[in-house]
Amino acid sequence: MNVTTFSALAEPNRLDIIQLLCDGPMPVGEIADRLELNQPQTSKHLRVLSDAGLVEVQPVANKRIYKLRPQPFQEMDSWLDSYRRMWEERFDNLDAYLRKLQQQQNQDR
Amino acid sequence: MNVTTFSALAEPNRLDIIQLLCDGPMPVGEIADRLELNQPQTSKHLRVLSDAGLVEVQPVANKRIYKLRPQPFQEMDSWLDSYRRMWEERFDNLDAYLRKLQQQQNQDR
DNA sequence: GCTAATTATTCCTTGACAGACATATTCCAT
DNA sequence: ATGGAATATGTCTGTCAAGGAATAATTAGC
Repeated sequence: MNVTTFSALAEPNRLDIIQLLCDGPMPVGEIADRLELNQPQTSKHLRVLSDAGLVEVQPVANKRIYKLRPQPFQEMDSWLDSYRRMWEERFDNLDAYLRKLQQQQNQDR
Repeated sequence: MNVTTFSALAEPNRLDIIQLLCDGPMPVGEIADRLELNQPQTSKHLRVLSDAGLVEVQPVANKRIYKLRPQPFQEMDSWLDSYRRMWEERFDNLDAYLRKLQQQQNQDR
């Protein structure tokens, strides 16, 4: 799992942009209007999101339409696989760790 | 979906800590050793992760054992639901947007 | 109670990033 | 080609967070 994905989402306005694009592709101006951001900020945030691979752009007329890219979300999904058993299985491994600790202490004598 | 979760994971060492704790609970010293971090940094990162609700601590003897908390991961999982159809369905809604744009231009005349 | 081990906190410095504003760039329409 | 709309980039400033080192706090064992 790549840190840049989380880093890109770790900003309120950028997370809002992602949520907004979840409904479908949208040009810069409309994103700025809906989120009440000024245009340069919006472009800069989109730049970060684009560099992180979360969105891609497609020019149409004199507009640039941004849309989500599935890949990072898929990666996040498979990354979560490692953690699913944490809540599917009921127990945590705390007692297992305590036993391991106990063994180490016994070895020290 | 909360930004603080992403913010906490948007740092390489913290992400490493999370991955490490995926194998089971662990005290501060062991985390620091395995990741080759010094102890204060480790404690500080754990503090951030704890404030974000990603980990919780449980004192055992003179050690403090940290372990993952399922909730934020579950939230992330359900948050991803909104994006699953993006890659399960094949098409993006770009053409839909273009039709909408076309309509608006027609209205302007 | 005292010492050592374990962990948390504080202070300081430095680097990165967001916001505001101005400006540049690109592209369509006429 | 020219004006205008849409978008991108540059610059500056303030803020916040990470790293390093020193120190404080907690706890176990004697």
